[in-house]
Amino acid sequence: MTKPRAASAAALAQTRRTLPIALLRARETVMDRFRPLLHRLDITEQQWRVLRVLDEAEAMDASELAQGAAILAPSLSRILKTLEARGLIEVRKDQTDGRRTLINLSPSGATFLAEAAPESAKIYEEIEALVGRDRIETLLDEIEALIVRLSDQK
Amino acid sequence: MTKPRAASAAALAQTRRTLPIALLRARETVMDRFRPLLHRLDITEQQWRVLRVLDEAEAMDASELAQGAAILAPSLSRILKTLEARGLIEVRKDQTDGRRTLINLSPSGATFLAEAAPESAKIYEEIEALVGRDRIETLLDEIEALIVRLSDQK
DNA sequence: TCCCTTCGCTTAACATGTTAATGATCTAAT
DNA sequence: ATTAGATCATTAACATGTTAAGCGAAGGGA
Repeated sequence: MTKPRAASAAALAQTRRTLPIALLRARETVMDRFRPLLHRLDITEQQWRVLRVLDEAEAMDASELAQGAAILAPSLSRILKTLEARGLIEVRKDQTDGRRTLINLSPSGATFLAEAAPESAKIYEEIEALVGRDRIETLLDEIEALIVRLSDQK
Repeated sequence: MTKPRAASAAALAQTRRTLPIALLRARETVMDRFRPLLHRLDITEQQWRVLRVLDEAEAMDASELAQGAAILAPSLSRILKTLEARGLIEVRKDQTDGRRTLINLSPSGATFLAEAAPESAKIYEEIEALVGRDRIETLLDEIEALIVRLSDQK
């Protein structure tokens, strides 16, 4: 990353103070800390989210999983194929409702997560140390309030 | 096949109380308000960011533009081709430094932005009305502080 | 000048984001 | 039981995200 030049300093000041770009930059900054780990694990950020959400539940259908991992259905369809081919998850049809797909973590997937969890936790602790836990909590509260107020009751 | 533990409810809540996902959800919630406009303009969110950054400067090279619009260089290369083919921007070589590409908004692009600006501003005002300007300012301040503390200045 | 390095940008390859359309299944009303 | 409508998931098509590699141009010594 090069330093912003004098010519663009004013321009950056304007666009940076908008919610979409600010939120995007913040996310990128945080994810930069996790990227080395994810790269070593040979897994994408989205695949990682899917596994973590699955670890918190018995079994979920694709809609719940998409909601929980903040991934759109078409993307999830592709991700599930990848993770199933890798043996990290198990996919089956719901016997009660033929439309639904039920997904759960495989034993191999659980092991994968268990082995990576300490490193992941350590990274998050580093972030907390740098930013401050109270500041993070405040930020999360503000974000939650934002989402609540903007969620469509249109 | 996970054991039903009493902490499962707390664990479920924990995933949502995480910076990467919270920031992602917040961004999606905000962008949902802009998406109808962008769709009517037949332009993507990233192309829109590029045009807006260009509107704030005389002319920029690709690196500055990528930094300003929070878009990676490879994506920007593709976007510039699209916008140039559409006549919204002008691209030329830097005579001083043959490596650099200089980009500026075309008259057509300026008109395009000028016509869309009122609607865009209106949407942002609606967001401010729903969330509260002071709350947005607080959020932007918190985000800026987060980015500053996490940016590794090595 | 030559050589080596760095820089700026582009290409390549694959994964995901996004919208629309499709297919299959369930639900409810007739 | 039949059918229209809704629901769940997938596929398609194109744009972008992400990392790595490639290419021409500029800069800095020896």
